[in-house]
Amino acid sequence: MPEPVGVRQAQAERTRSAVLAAAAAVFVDQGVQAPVRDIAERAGVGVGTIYRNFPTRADLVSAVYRHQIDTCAALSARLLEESASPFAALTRWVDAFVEFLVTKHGLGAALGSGDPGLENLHALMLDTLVPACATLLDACADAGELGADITAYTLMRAIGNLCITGPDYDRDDAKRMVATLLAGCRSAA
Amino acid sequence: MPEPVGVRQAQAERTRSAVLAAAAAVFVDQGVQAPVRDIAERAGVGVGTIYRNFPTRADLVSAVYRHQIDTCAALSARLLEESASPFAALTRWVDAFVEFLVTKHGLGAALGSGDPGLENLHALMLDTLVPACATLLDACADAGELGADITAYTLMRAIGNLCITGPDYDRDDAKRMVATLLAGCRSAA
Amino acid sequence: MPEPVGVRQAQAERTRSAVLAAAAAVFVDQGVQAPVRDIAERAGVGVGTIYRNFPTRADLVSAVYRHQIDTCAALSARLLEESASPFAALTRWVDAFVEFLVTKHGLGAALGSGDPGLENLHALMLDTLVPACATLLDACADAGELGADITAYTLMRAIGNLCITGPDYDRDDAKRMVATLLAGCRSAA
Amino acid sequence: MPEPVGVRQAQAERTRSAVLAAAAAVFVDQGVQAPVRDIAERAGVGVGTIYRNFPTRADLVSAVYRHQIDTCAALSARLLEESASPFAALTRWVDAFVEFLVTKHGLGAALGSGDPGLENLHALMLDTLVPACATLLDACADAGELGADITAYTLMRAIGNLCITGPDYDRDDAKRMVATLLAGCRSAA
DNA sequence: AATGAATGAGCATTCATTCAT
DNA sequence: GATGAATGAATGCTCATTCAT
Repeated sequence: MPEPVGVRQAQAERTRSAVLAAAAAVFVDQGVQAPVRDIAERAGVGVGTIYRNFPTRADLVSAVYRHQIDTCAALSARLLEESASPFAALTRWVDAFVEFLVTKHGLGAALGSGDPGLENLHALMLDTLVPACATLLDACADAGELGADITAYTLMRAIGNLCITGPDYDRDDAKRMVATLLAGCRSAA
Repeated sequence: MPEPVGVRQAQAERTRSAVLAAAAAVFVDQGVQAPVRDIAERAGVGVGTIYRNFPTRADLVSAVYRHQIDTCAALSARLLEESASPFAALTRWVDAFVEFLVTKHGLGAALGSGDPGLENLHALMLDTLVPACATLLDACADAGELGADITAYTLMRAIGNLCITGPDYDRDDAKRMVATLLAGCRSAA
Repeated sequence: MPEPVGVRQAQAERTRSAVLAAAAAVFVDQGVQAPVRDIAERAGVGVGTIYRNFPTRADLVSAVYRHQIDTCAALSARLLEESASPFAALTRWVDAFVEFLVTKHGLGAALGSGDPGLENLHALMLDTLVPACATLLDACADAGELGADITAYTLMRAIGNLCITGPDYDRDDAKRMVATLLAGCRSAA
Repeated sequence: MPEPVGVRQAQAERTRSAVLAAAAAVFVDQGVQAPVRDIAERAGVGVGTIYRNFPTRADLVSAVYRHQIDTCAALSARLLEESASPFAALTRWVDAFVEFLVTKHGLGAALGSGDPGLENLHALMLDTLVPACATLLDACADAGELGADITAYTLMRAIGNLCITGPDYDRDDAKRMVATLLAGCRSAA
């Protein structure tokens, strides 16, 4: 048995991945408040395993979305280079952010809920997306395309809220309202 | 005994008011999904009394907010007369709507939740506020102050979402974002 | 005011009758375990009135069926005279008893439930119908048409049980089974 | 740890058995509609455990009686071989069925209640006992010992009803009445 | 006598969380 | 590390019963 620990670690990692995949799927179906048991069942593991890997629900939610959040955050730099203007970059970045939110049923609502159990997720967004967004906003402000009175956090929170969809307010409505909000930001310049 | 029935009715009305007051207070603390028991306890009545007066939770939530909703709806006509322009009227009306929402912790979230148990409340908003808002939007469109592609319902839903406040996104933030959204609507003209 | 008390008594009697009529109707629809409020509502009185007139549910159930029970009891003597044989009289009397039971949804089940709250009803049946049935049984025994080992109470209880109908065991089934039981009684002669 | 899973399964099985035993005991005392809490308390488990093992009340009731029902059903074939005549076999089988019923307080009433929550139990009886009884009835009919107009279901329902015992109508009464009913069936031949 | 508002015990059911194996 | 059986607090809701008017 050359590397028994490594084998075990690999197995543990696989378990962790299975849980994340299952959680992501269940979150789409039932929202981030889905029963833990449903996730465990879908992942083919026991509920205890979920609690071991993700002590709180926020840990799980954060982990599920971390990759996408990181990708989204990294996008800002590239868009700033590629786009004709800072505001164009901001617009495209927001599009990506909205696309992320509206495909996660209940995520917007979860972020807006103020649920103390979701602090980690909140912190994650704060630490990665807010700086990315701030960079774009600063660039816009420097270019005179945007008033300076809007913080990245507030804007993202507002966008998150606008992406809380429902039966009579769907993804397209959300996207349109976010676009309108951005237009409002620009007109303040 | 001149009006024995009147006495009883008066007592019942007082009870009903106590329940409404308690519910309003509890809703602020815990949101509209607060346990019925908590409301009953705060009102100093049994749970049965709550169910007698308000068979469903939506009945209670609707009753708690009906007066303010009606007042808000009635405001639109007056503002349209008094204001310098339709858009100014819309702005002031939205201010009042926002003021209503941000003082009701969790109401925005409740409206956005799509909870089937809150259909009545949803319907109440639809029936009274949406027409009021639509009147203002039409006037704005006629005056060329607004693009015609935004429905009253979508706008109100978006405003409702923007008013979901939290620890780092307070009433002032919400008001600012709503104002920005309105600015965006105008710029579409 | 010659007879103010009489007037009041008459009114009280009318109320009592209204409750009885309503209870009878509700019992047919929902069975004898129907909520008190439903009966009160149908009678157009307050629940307190029901409790005043019929302190226990059994009081109400008994009162509702007393008339029919008395009629049924009185029938035995007449049938004994009119019928060709004591057993023929018994058969016809049982038919009447069954007819009474199967039209009262849930009455058979109530009688068989052993519910201590229905003691009064039980006693009423015991005091009026059992003697009537016993008379018939005795006559049959004297005529050699029946074995002597069946008591009136047991027979009636059995008949009552056989009349507990349901989705796949309807009135006709009940009647057939009662007839078969009687045939069994006779064959024991 | 040779069979860690087996240990857990064994423990779970013991819990399940404890619940079944407790339920059987409580059913005797209070009938099959007894509160779940009472069963849980008697079994020394939490209510959740009951729901885990028996999601619906009918599942629990069915499980409690399944073994005896199966045994009873299997009995018919053997009796048919061993008995002198089909009717003798039927008689002995019915004796066994009655013995089963009268020791389960409230089971007869439950079967007769038409309670939609007990459909499973109803179906269990239908699927196992009715065919067993039908076999016996057919044999009797072929032997000319019985009229053909009685279905197995109706007969068993009637027997079930006759076995609803109470303070003044005990097991012996029930047995006697069932015997009488059978005698009536035979006399129809 | 009649009313019916109010009470609250009682029950079913869900689900987050723990912990022995 | 993984399991999942067990727990029980939490909550919605019903309805018999009381009692002030």
